[in-house]
Amino acid sequence: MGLSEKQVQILEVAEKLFAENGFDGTSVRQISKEAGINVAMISYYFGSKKKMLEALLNHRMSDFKIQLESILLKDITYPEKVDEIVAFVVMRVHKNRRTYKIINFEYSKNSRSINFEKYLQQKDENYKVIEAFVKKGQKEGFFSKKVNIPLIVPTIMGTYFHFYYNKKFHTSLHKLTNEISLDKFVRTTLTKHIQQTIKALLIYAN
Amino acid sequence: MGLSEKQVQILEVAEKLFAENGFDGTSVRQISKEAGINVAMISYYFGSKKKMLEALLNHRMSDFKIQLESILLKDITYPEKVDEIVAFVVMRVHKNRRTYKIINFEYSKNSRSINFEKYLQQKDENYKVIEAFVKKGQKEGFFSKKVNIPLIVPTIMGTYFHFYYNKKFHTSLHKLTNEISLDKFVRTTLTKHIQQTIKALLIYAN
DNA sequence: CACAAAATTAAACAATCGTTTAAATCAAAC
DNA sequence: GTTTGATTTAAACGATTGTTTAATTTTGTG
Repeated sequence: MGLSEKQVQILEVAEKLFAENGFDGTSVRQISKEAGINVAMISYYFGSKKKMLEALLNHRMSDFKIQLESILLKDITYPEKVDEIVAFVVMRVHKNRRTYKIINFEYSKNSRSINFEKYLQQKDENYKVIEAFVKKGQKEGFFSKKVNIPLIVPTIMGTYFHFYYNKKFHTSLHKLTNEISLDKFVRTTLTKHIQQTIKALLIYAN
Repeated sequence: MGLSEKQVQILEVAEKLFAENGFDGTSVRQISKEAGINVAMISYYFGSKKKMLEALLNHRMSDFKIQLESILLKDITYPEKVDEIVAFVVMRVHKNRRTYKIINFEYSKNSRSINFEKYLQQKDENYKVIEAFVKKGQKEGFFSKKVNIPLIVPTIMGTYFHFYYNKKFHTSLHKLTNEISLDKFVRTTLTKHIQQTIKALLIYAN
């Protein structure tokens, strides 16, 4: 699974184009042109277009070690832990938004036989950490017991992505001009909104 | 903009295939085959593949009259109104999930020149109704003033879609087998989760 | 039935798709 | 300098893409 520098550089171009135009909307010739290589190099390096996508997914998912657990070990209050977890998840999906966008679309298909094992494994690990955290908080009386735990992460990530997919709409609503102010908006306003939401849900759900 | 029965039937096939395989992942020959018509009929009826998508979007968005306002006029408490609004929005996006999926992917592109006017107009109308409702509730002291109003709808719709896009993951987690139990899950469990979330946020946000 | 308009068809169009081939270039080892 | 293997190239492959053409069938009207 070791990727050469050149392969990583090609994958970054592919990631950008796949996220922008979709997997089917991107041709291998586009990728090769933008990456400054010959078309045949894609088959040479990855085998096929499909296998190139799988290489990208595995490459991006492999960085995702569970830093969550280190947050949970900190000596801070439960609301503070929620804040840190939300901020961590939001920044992580924001950083890898392009790959997640590709996953969202390809994984929701029935047909295509792309290998999503790494993605699902990571999803499973993350869920289990969150579940343990919430149940502990419930047992200690800090969190409401009426919360649907498996739907907490979808609310965090879903809010981010629905904002991201309608970015053009929201940038005009919030008067965000360039990419930098969008980054800042995510880091501050959007993160804060999700933190408020999840804290209110966990503590006051009825 | 009046569509014949045959045109509507073709659009329904196209909607299903576009949502399943993407716009670029679906060929006009697939659509024509599944709809039992000749390929040339698509150009004949709609002009082009792209214009067919636009016809679909306009067709689906035109049903979306603002039933929200009738909810707001009811003589019920604020939390009850939130419940009804959430249930209404969730059922609406669930019913039109295929079209929304296509929109999410196509609208988030920079390149393609598809007309999203009807979608954006509807989005704008809905936002203004929600905004007025929340501000009224804030003025009357029922809702927290620390809520980011433009991000409420993304939380509602985002939670639904992140669940929907990872449907395969969640159906195994919740042990949902067929399409019917998924429908039921959306109508009951998922709706309830989002209602809890939005109520907690609006009332207790800090 | 006759006529005109609408609907439908098979076939062809050029363009593009992902992939393969075989030759050419490069780099490293001896 | 020669050899060996990896890298890179241009060209070609057949298949499929969206769209158009021109002929045919169907439909409705007088």
